[in-house]
Amino acid sequence: MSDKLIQIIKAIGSFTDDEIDFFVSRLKEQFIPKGEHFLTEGQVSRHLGFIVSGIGMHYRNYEGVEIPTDFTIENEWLGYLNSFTNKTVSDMNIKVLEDTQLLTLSAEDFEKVYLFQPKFILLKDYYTELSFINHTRHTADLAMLDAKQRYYKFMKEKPHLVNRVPQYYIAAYLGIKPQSLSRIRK
Amino acid sequence: MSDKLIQIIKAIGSFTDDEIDFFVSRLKEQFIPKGEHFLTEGQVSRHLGFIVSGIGMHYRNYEGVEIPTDFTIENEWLGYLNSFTNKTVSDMNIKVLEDTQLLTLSAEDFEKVYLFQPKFILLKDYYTELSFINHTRHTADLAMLDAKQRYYKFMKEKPHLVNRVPQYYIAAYLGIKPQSLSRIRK
DNA sequence: GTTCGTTATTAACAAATGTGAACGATATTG
DNA sequence: CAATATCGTTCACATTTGTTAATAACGAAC
Repeated sequence: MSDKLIQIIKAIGSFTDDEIDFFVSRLKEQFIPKGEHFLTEGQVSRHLGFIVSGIGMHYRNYEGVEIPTDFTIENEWLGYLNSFTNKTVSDMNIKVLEDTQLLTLSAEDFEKVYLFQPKFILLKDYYTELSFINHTRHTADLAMLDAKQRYYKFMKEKPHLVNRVPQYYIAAYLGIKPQSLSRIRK
Repeated sequence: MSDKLIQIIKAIGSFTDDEIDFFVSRLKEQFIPKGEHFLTEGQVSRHLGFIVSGIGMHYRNYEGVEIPTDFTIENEWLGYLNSFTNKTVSDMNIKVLEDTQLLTLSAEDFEKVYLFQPKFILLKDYYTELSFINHTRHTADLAMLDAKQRYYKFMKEKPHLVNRVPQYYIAAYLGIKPQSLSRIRK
């Protein structure tokens, strides 16, 4: 179940088998049914989750409207690293769009992992940067492209999401109305 | 010159006077004339700069068009923390919109500061989170609001930028054409 | 102060996107 | 399986935003 995870960790930094065992042994399985939240705004994020199966959505609750900022699938980490790292109250929400199976790591266990081998901070920094870059790219797309171009780019870059994420969430992610997205698709 | 900086550092974490002296003594003065770059994409960011006077702009070069993602003024830090922290090649640019006076800290000196007192990592984490939150808010604005609402919000939240940043950059930041911004202002 | 390049404004028109409402399709529940 | 709610599509029309081009305002350099 954690094979793929191990492979990914090894790709990010050079860790010994012992170090990886130490990390993996701290993971716990968690199941989240479709539609339920992994993190709700106002909470402090105390866990990260590696997605074994399923799909998660980060979103900002904007005057009652859910604006997705990120979609996360199998073999990616689900979580809000800023809140997790700094123990700050989250201003974001994370919920799953399908029944989702996770391998979770608690903040306390990450501390232990980090004390055992400080190099593991690399993982956090790597994902923090990745997330930041993805966000600023998406922001530039919203500022620069029209609705049609945004949707084409979405289809091209995230084809695996087109049929897994409800259209009204894709529309909200792209900053357009569902009706306009329908028109573009036609 | 660094009074305000010291005050800000103290507000973020509890540091002793000795620790703050150690930090501040590593700062160097740097002047950047209007229009020049502090960081260019393709480079690794080796310095952070605390703005004593002037104004900086982070932007993404999008097929030749400059899309601002952030404006930074006096008493704020100028820099791309991801690239600085992880020594990765930057995909962002930073330039100044006015003659700008900085207090800079090199990556090597930050290492020294951090080894002297690991608590200083708090500063990095604090600013990383702040920057991320600002970005996702802006992204949600772009996805959710129309041009007029975006400009009103910009005026309300960043009145100090309205007359310091050229309109065509404000327009690009808000994802609208300069002509449309003129129309809205009228 | 004049000149020149840059930035901001204005207008008419074209194109894109939003709105509201109706209908169909699909999924969920009992 | 039927009933119900949710989601996706379509259309006509309103509104917003982009486009092109001309002009005005501004600022920097001489």
